[in-house]
Amino acid sequence: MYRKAAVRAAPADSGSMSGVTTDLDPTRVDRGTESEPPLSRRRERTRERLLDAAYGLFAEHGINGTSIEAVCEAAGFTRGAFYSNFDSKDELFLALTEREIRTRMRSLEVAVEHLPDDPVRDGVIAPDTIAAIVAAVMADPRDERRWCLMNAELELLALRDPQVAVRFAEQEESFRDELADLLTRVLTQVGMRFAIDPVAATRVLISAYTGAARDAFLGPAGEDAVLRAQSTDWLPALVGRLVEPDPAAA
Amino acid sequence: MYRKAAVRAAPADSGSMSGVTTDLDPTRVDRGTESEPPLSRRRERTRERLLDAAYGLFAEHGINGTSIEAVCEAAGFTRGAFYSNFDSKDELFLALTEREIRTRMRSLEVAVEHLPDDPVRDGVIAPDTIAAIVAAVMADPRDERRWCLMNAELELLALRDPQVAVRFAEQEESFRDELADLLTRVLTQVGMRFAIDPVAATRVLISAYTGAARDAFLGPAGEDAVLRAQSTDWLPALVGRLVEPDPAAA
DNA sequence: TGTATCCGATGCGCGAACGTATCGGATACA
DNA sequence: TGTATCCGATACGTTCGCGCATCGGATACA
Repeated sequence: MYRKAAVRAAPADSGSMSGVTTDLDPTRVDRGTESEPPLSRRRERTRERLLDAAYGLFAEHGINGTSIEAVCEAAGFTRGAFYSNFDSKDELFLALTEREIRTRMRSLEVAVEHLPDDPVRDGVIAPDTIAAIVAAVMADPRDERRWCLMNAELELLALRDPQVAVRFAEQEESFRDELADLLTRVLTQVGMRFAIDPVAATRVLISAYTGAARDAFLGPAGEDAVLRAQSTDWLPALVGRLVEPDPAAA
Repeated sequence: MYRKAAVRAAPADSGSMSGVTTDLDPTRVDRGTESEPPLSRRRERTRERLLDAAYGLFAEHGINGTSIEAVCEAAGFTRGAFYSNFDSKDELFLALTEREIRTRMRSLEVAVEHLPDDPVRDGVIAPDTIAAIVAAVMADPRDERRWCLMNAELELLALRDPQVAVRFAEQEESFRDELADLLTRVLTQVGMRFAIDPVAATRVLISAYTGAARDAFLGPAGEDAVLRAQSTDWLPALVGRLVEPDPAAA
């Protein structure tokens, strides 16, 4: 259990550090209705730094291939800091993926709000638009390769551990549903609709995009953009087959 | 280097290594034009047993999560046997995946030869037929869950190591091409064709099937069949969108 | 059946990583 | 300014897995 009640053996020093005044308490990160005691500033920053470091290392070497010590070193801490903040490597990983997925979901919500402002009027261009949206939403703006690896790692973990499987499945489902909504809305705006169940179609698109991204990253690094462009090339064609004119359109 | 030239600390015997008169010549598994010295019977069986054991363990706990010792124990050997047969865990894993992929390819070839005997005459039924073929070919007849996990593990490895990436990409490509051929042939028989590039369409189908299988295995074990059936449900619909009547058909 | 030659078993030392128990400095509040 | 509290650093002992060097039993041929 991290954050154990500090039962200390009262040292003799008592050196008082006038220190740099406040930094902590008043600025508690009050998280509305979070159950656990709110984290102090300091604490939250070290957590963040540990998570950042873990992101790179987990992506590059896998969960099992990364030692806790390596994470701490990369973050500029020692193991003591880690065990003070997390119970185990697994918990660290889950916290990390949750943070990343939250980011992803937020970008999707942003897309929902902002994209409809640009109504595409030509039905023919719809497939490319849809493909572009899928690509834009799926792609981690900052670091797609890492995201791809982390996701694969998470999938693997979920496939083995029923506990994380349910969480993973829920996340995927809500993401998928939201994306399906967005795409349906965009299609409606251009007088089209999915020719099959929208969620199923979204599922297909996600699978296709993910697979294409993976293939792209299998090639030599550096040509990522090029390869991905090529691989992504056939996505519009696929979208073209998944949509059809909406008879209910004006 | 496994199989090192037995440079034993030349004991007092000084028995002149009478040339390398080979020990198990007659039973050599002569593999036509394989480069390396053919393996003896005994050796090949222990290799096989090690691979079998590794299959289960790698699938369940991952490559990094599995110790060489665990593999040896599961196979009924000790580490000595392992190091006599393989250089490293990675090499073991690659040998394993190659064996499995060879199996998969063989089943695909069998499908190529045997399926055309059953010409489906009704065009409407084609989608289900295609979906069934995809499912039949993709599925490991014996142990689909394990295959799913192993494949994910292999992907991850390929994403990180350019060396295995090229091998992986080649394997995937040849598999995909062959499957595309098969599907195209079947479609032709029923007077249909892919509406988009056949290879692209096959790519989509593989992605979709793989994704569906993964989702199925995320649910509680035991209901595999049920869940998979549900998940697979929308595959025919997808196929229906990917094919169209062939104008060149009689 | 004898025997040279593999092949896998066994034993050992080493290093990495883990988890805990404890310490010292920094922080917030009186 | 004094002081209680928290947080991260440090220092252990332990366990695990690795890889090598060596040995004994099995195997195929003469």
